Amino acid sequence: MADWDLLESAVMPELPEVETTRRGLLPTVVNQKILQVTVRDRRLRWPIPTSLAQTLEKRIVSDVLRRGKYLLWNIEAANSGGFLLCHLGMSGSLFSTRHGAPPAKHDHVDIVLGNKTLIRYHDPRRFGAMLWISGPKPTHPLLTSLGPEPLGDEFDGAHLFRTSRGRSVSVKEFIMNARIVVGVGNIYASEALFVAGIRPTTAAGKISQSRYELLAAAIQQTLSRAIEAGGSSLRDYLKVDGEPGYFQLKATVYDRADAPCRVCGSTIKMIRQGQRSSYFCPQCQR
DNA sequence: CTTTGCACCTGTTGGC
DNA sequence: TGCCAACAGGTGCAAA
Repeated sequence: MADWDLLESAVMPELPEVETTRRGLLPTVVNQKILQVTVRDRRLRWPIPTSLAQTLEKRIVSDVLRRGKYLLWNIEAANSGGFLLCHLGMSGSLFSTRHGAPPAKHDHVDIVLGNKTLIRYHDPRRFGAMLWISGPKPTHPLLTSLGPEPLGDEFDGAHLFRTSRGRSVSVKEFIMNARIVVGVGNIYASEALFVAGIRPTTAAGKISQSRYELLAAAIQQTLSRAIEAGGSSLRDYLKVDGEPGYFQLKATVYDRADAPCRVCGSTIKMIRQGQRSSYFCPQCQR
């Protein structure tokens, strides 16, 4: 069994989970032919195109890319290839299983490969997406206005400073805006703001460049550590039956309302921002 | 243009 | 035990 079979339990994806899924997928799917695609339920965020199965079948997967939380399977074809765009939404997962394994509830899509593995898409809430992009480059309306990758060269404190001038929105909602930077979800937004010592309610436009340098570094550190933890927890999981699949490092503030701050002992506060929960330490974050 | 709140959907949790 | 409201890690969209 490959380590990444255990991704079945890695639901509720933020960027580190999507990247870990991509890395798990790569050795299993690259250079494999897609033999058969079965769609049991098309009703995702947008309907899965009725032609998707036929489009994919008999074609070769040449690569799997990631843009933000979108996975892009590069599909070869003699005439014109394209990309299978996958988003895991709030509850989606992609995992490999034995060819012929009976589908469970919410197992919406199966992709059978030439090496006899079965890649299965599972998504109880159906907020995810599975769409086809035709052509040599992954261009799609959903991808056009996305901001830079947080772990790429174009993202830094100067970018956050520049794009935030004159904006009154809170810094927490600002960094969760995919037009500003992709891949910062609700957990890592709270965690990164704690690391940077910035209160989530501060107006984005009132934060100095030097504090944004700290925040950009905190975002990168938080996400890359979680990606590293993803790889290791998959191995650890082999030994821990029944452990929850979410492999995030122990949260410093997220979901710790009323608990003591691990740094100063103050009581962690929970507030609502944009219909989402935010957590912060009123002592460490000013 | 920005900001705000709703919408999509199922499953789990906590209070009564 | 049951019931019901609130909430869950995402993000496009419409309205203001």
